[in-house]
Amino acid sequence: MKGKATSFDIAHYAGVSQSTVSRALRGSPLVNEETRRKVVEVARKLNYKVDKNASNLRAQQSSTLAVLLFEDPTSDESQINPFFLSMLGSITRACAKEGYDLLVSFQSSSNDWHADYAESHRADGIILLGYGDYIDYQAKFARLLDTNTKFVCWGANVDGRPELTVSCDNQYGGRLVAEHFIELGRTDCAFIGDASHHSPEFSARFKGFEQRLQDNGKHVSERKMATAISTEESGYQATKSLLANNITFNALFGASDLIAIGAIRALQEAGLRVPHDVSVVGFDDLAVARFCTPPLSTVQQNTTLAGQMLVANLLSLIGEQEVDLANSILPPQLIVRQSSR
Amino acid sequence: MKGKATSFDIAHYAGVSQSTVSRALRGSPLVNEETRRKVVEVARKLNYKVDKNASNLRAQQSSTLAVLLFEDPTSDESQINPFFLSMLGSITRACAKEGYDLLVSFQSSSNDWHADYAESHRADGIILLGYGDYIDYQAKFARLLDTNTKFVCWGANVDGRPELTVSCDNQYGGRLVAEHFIELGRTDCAFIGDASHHSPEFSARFKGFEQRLQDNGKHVSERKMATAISTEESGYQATKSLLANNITFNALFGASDLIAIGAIRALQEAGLRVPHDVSVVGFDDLAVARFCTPPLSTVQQNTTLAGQMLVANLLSLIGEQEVDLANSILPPQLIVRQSSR
DNA sequence: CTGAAAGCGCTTACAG
DNA sequence: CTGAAAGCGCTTACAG
Repeated sequence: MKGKATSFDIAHYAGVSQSTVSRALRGSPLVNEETRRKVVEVARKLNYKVDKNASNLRAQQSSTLAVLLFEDPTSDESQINPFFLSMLGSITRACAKEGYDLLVSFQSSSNDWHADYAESHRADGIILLGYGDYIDYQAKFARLLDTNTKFVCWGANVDGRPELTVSCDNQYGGRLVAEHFIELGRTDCAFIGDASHHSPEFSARFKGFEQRLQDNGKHVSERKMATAISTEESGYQATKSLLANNITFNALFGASDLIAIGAIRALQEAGLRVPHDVSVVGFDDLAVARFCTPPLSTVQQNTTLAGQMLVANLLSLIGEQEVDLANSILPPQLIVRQSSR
Repeated sequence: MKGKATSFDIAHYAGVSQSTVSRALRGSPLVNEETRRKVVEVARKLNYKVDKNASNLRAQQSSTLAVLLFEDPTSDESQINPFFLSMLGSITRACAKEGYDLLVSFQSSSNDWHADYAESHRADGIILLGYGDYIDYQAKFARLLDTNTKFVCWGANVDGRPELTVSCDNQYGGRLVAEHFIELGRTDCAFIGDASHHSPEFSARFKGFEQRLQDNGKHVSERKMATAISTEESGYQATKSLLANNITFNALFGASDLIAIGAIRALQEAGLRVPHDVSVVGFDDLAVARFCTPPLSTVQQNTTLAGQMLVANLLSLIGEQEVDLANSILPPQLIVRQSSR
């Protein structure tokens, strides 16, 4: 036999028809147990593997999901936010468990937008990940909905379609941070992030934070807020600009760990001690958080669970089944380390 | 039109044959420029996308690569070594640039070994990544070679097939660390890692380290070596065991950054100051290295270049072309931070 | 339970 | 430069 074995080769050697080979290998209940055993053995001997291109073409499905990782266009190319890498890990695992393959793609600019993973039948559905600009997202969502592509999205809401989103309860996470600062007696707070509608996750975190402070008769002065994207450098610069304007505060909430880490660097360079002069809390609980100086207090998002929910919900969507909405908003958890007290 | 448009639909509306549509869309030089324009326009209007399953089946190739990430079975499931995540990022980018899709899979146990990505025509070639056990690897290599699967491997050599490997010059990296310690006057060295043939990368690092010390009339006493896999916890435990036996040293080389970070924790817990009492150097230059306490000196591997070379070499293999051997061993670079002096 | 046959949507000789 | 036709390797009605 030259080249790879086909189902016809197996049929030949097993003394059955090609249709029976196909049924036997796919576990059809129609096939006699004896026959199946024979087929499976021949297949193993000839090292036969079903050609996925052929079966996918015929069955009109791909048993493949695609994950698109949007990178903030303003962040530098080389460093992907570890948070999403961690999500990627758990998504990969969840896919494997469900028998799906996973295509991965980074979307750095808007022009190489790969909605066509689905349209070209390479994937049955798409998972969207990233701290992108929310406004940009809406156009992409429209395109996906338009082509009837199955997709789920991390973090950002699709108008009127809650079943398409899995997210952390960002607002509750923000409340936890405020509560922590209140307990510490540190209510002169700064916020570094982007509380605008461009970043729905960051602004939800801010909203919860601000609300909890207001419950306590406090609030974040607009002067003590600085915009940053989710990078160490951006957090550093934003904090520096605050300090350069002689803005003072005794607590700082970074909308992500990378931002908080950059903020700590800016504070320390300015001669301020963390947590003695300023308590700092981040958001994400990256692996680095434990190893910072000082170790960073933060709000942990459960990426394992998040990945599992994204995959589970996407498969529900593909299978036209009910999505588990109740578990699609994941509760975050405050982790107190040495950067706040 | 119901469902997705096919090339026949495009042919119909463009007033040409289906073969011409296929040629036009694939950029065949055979087709008239005028005709092509017409076809392309109709295709765009109908939102037509070539069905990858069909074209792959027919053309007998998939324009897809697969990356298999082997995890050390002894490491805990949730945390993937950030070094490989970073490699994954650069591989993804390199694939996209070459017009290939990327399938990703984590191989945690030996039984879900996905060599069949290639056999089932889902991928044209495979990239192997991970700090696995070298002995285990050999069996996998044999299987891949046996089925004539195209693959490249990071780090581990395939006997007599240098074209299948891309790696960092680990031995040279080890030399750099020894040289650094010698310059600091710290030659009472400990090594934490696995210098056995189970971990060819770690043992190459050790070999270069030891050689350079010997050039200087020194060496690493076997008592001052402790075995560890590439996790923080393992580095911590290994270092603790050394200290528990009252082994002393004034410099420590961790075979990876995670190991070195764990070692620092063990040293600090034992009341030793880094770098005052012990200089510590790691290997990899993870993103965390900069944020450690103290910031970790390390040997940087260029993951961007590594990913590019892996993809480039694999494509050469697939295209039956000469592999660029000269650039397949990447020079590492010593990064001195505060953990050594 | 099994087989013969159609067909998924393309690419690519072959003939003009 | 273009078209008619074969065929990639499967899955799945259809008939028995």
